[in-house]
Amino acid sequence: MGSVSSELSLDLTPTFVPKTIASFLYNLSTIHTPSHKLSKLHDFLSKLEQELHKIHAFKRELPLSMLLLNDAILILKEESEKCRRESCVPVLEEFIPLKKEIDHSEENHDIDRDKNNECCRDKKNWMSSVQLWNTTTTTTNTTNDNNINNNASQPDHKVCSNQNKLETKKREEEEKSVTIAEDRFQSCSSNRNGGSAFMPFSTYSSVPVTKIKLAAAKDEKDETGLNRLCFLTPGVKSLREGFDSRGSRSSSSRAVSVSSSPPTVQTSLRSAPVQPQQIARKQRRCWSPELHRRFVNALQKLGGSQATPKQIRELMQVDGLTNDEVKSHLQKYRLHTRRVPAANGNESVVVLGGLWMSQEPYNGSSKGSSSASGSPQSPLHLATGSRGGTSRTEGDSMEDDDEDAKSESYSWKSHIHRHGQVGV
DNA sequence: TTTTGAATAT
DNA sequence: TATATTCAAA
Repeated sequence: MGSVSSELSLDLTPTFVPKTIASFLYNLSTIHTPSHKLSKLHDFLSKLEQELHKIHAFKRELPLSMLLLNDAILILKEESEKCRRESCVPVLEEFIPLKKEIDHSEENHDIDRDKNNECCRDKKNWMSSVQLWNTTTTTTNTTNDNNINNNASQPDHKVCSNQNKLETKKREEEEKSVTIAEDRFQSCSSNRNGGSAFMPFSTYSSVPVTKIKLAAAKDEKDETGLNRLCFLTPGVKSLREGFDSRGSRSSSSRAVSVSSSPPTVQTSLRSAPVQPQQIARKQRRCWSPELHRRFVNALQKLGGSQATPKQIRELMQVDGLTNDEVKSHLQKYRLHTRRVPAANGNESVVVLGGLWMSQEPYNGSSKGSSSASGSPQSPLHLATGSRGGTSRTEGDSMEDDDEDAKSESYSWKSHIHRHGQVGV
């Protein structure tokens, strides 16, 4: 509290701020009282130094500002030294912190270190407000998106940032080994934002909520989900538990997720405040022709569109493929296959079945497929007699033959096209 | 509780 | 457009 008020008083003090150092010096020269002169000088000097402290953390982003400030400080210090020599007023010593004396005898870059000693508290206070956005630049969430599978390096950053924050806090209270803290702070910050000083706050919590939900729901089938869980910060973890305990996706769960977003004042320290609803999306599953071929194959075996995503997935035996992905693809598939019927009425049946028609008499509508219900296995012996018995996996050599024969039909577009053309 | 299909979002 | 996510229902 006290510190704040003092800070405020510093900031609010109505003081003369010259446009340039030159003008300041000129004004100074008009003052004939040495003590007055000196006090003015030091007043301005201290302001400059404060400024320097403030931007010190950003010295990488504001190198020129640093340069200018250092320059100005140097000049003023010289001036002040000159002034002091002229006046030789010992009284002033009382007002001038000893540090200054030492300062001006030393080199410019040493200023920083001294400053750290004397004002680290102030700086940290100031920085604490900056950290709101500065530290949150920590994890580059985008990369998280990109490589969901191997994001080993990610958590490091995060841990680092958290640690850093905690450490900063500690230091703030204990005021010890300042320089070390400073180094750390700098190195971390430089690591973090590696160039871009200010990044969106939203990147802070890199833990995608949906992932969590997914992992929870999926019973850790998903290893990526598992990995993710390991790296959760406690706070977020507890959030996850909230999800877990609920399980269902009913509106209540939503409510919880929303309620977590408003910042809790008590824990306003650091991480808690913002839970960005912005969540990392799952990496897009690319349905390569091969994948689609398997999909269609599975669909065949299951007797067409009556097949459920789960069945299809199991039949496809593709590593890492999820039900959701299959479901999504199936949805698209159905959409495509259903689009034609509108064009040519009952022919749709033929067109629809086109995929399987060659092997199987298929009369029902795609959905109803009354025949299919009775004969999910019929396509098996027809399409791939040998395969039906052995329940072969994908490596089949004969599959290639099949593939060649009906490669066209694996693309719904093509087979639709073929029949559709005739119909229209 | 899990799975599904449709709707919606990205 | 293609895929992901959400939602409600089975």
